Amino acid sequence: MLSPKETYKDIVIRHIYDGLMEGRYSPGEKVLESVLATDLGLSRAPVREGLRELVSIGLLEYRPQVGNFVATMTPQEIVDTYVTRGVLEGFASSEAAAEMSEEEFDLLDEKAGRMQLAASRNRKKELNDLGEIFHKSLFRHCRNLQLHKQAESLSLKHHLLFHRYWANLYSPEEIASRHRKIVNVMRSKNPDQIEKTIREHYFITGNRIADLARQESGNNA
Amino acid sequence: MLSPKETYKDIVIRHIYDGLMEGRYSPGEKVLESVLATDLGLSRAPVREGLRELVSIGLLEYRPQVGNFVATMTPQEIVDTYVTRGVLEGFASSEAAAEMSEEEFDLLDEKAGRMQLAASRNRKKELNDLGEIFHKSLFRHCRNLQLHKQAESLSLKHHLLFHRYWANLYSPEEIASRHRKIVNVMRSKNPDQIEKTIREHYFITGNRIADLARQESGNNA
DNA sequence: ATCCTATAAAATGTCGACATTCGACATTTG
DNA sequence: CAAATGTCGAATGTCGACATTTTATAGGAT
Repeated sequence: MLSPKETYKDIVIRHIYDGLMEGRYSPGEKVLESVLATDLGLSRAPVREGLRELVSIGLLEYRPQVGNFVATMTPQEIVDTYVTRGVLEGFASSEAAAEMSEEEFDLLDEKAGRMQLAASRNRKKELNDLGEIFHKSLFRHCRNLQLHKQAESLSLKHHLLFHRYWANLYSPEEIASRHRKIVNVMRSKNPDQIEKTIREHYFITGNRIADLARQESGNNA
Repeated sequence: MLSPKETYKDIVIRHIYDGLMEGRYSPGEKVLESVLATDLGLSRAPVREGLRELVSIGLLEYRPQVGNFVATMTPQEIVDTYVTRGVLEGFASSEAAAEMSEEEFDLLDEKAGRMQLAASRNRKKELNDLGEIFHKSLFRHCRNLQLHKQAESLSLKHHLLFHRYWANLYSPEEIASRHRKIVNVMRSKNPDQIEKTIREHYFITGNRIADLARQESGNNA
């Protein structure tokens, strides 16, 4: 990730994103332009720019003449985003598999092992980053940059969800087995099977996270 | 399309979009904030807002500290957007088919006929609009709103491409037969076949348009 | 007591001006 | 003559203030 010059807008984006990670912002909460401006020592102009970009990413929702709000995701919407990601990355991976060598598949298996290790040691950030690297490696060789862009937007949202619910999501062993299963089907280079497997992976993950979100909202009510 | 109140930002967006349609903007051309502001009788603030939204849609490209440019699409990128759209809409349609009745399939067939008629009479706008309605009807019953949003962004770009190249794309008869073929596979309610057929449809269309774009750029050089 | 209305406070939308950065042209140097 | 450097103009980035809309509040009527 190269940023030639971090502009004020980027500071705003990072500030909100970190705040979302740390839970300083709650879903549905309103984000005031003026308080952000004073907090960061800026004027409202660059703040607005940053907020608009966060809206386009999908982390905020914007209502004209009213303001910006932290995006709320219903359990169903959570499942939908994972299903959509499965469709996109499943296809991208099926195309990428044809270009990949055995050595690269071995590296993926190794990454799965490192994920298991990170999970067993409760290293959240490391696990989250490894997961992103793993999945990106699956379709890195897909030449369709459109697909990459569309998938990346979803990946960002899921990064936040994973950060919140990872503890009760998968056991370390399950993480390894699930991801090794994906590597195995990639080795087969059978497009239909690859798509099917990756779609299933995201479908299950999405439903589990949706359940965890349901539990949480149930306890709060 | 309901707009509670058309704000200045929307005027900017429509102005650029119409300009793209009419060919008043060429790919790669720079879009000056100040000239837009004076042309439309606004200040630069709402102009910037509109430009940012067009960037997020993908109709403009933005280079920090430099400016906004009309998005350029290489033939390969054109194919990629159509392939991606095929993947998304193919899946969405396969899910929607299960919910659809025979009457709705009949209506789709009728729409295919109207598209043939519009094409034979050289009614470009009508054909373009009918095509959008047809394809949206295919997956209207898919409950995954994520998919709808992602597909819509691509649909907008393709609307522009179609507007430019439709004349040499398909004969009226081919339009009807191609779309009726899609309806037929929808009737079967076989998810895999539906996905395969729709992906193929967009793949072929994307490649034809890419060829037309290649010819054009070849003549210009 | 509840609902409606008018008023006031606050947040977003818009504006014009200044600061900073980029690109092009002219100048200098090897 | 080519390449590097310095300068100047123009466009973007940012700012503070004003206008408009929304939201909250207080008052009065039913």
